[in-house]
Amino acid sequence: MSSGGKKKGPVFDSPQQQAWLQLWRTYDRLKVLEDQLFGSFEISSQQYNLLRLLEAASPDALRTLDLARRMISRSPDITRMLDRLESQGWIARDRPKDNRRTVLVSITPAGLRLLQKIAHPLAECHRQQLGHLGRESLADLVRLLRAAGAPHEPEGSPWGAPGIAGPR
Amino acid sequence: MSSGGKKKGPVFDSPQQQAWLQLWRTYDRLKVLEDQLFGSFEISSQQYNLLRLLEAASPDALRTLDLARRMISRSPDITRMLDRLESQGWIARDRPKDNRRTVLVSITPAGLRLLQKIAHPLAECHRQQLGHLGRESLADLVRLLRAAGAPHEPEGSPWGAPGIAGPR
DNA sequence: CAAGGAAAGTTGTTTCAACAATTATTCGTT
DNA sequence: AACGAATAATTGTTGAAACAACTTTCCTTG
Repeated sequence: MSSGGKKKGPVFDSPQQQAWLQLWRTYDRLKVLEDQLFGSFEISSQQYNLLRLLEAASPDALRTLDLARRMISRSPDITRMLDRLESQGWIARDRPKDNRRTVLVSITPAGLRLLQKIAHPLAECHRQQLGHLGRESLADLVRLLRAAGAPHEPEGSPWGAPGIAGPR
Repeated sequence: MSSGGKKKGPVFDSPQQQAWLQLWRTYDRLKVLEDQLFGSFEISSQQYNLLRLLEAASPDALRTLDLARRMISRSPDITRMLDRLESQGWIARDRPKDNRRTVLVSITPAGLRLLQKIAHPLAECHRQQLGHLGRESLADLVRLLRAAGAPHEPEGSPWGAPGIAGPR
């Protein structure tokens, strides 16, 4: 018999498992907040991520698969995701005549306005998510997360550990 | 013009946003590995989590919504998830005569055997996910993640910061 | 310049997640 | 014991994720 505590939390198989489950859990809790926010704009966090990438590239366009590669979360269903965004008017697609294989995606003025509308509420959401952590803790967290994911990032990914992919 | 570095990574709006996006990214990278593993057993990580909870409770059964509450990731579709697990024979449901409102869920012997089959490959997967981090880094990571999620955990959650919910 | 092969997207299909609305059962109060 | 409120679970519906198979276009190379 143990010492008599009534509420026993989860018991972990290994420190690695514990870290992974805590990561999963924390991700899920914070995601709830984002989902609520984006839901009020009839958009998903994935879609927002995509629009931000297009905004950063704007006024240039990005090819579909380049876009998919840059997304935070992998997106094998990129085509239909673009379908939805296009039908809502946030993005435009263009199949250039000189290379009919690729599709160039760009954000529309309406899409840019949408991002502006979201900007402030989203900043507030981020404060609600993690505003209770000090700058130092946030930096530590980022550093540890980068170290955790680094071996699983492709060669020059900006998400990998610094020093591996930095400009030399 | 900037100082001439060619590859500019993502630019963040705030440290909170950076931490959140890094968390999201790291979660996604690590999840890929788990998904592969569980996929080879024709199960999802959510389903595995559920089976582990039932294993821990075994030989007792858990009520459906209690089960849903204990899951790492919220699961509003618990009913159909149980449908699937039941049709595969991993769990059993019982509607007791003395309280026909609740449904008691328990893991079957076949379910327990499945967990045994998964145990070793999964431990290997966890090593692949995070085995490159030392014990200290793992502990730091867990501590920071707990702190990050703590305000968003319900009262006595075992995932919240220690000291808030610990046995007194 | 023609054939094979690689690259870029699309489509088909199945499964899963989210949210709301609904049913079924129990509990509390009179 | 009957009514309304609360609780527990299911169902309906829509939208999105995962994976594979398939088309179209371009590139290479003999």
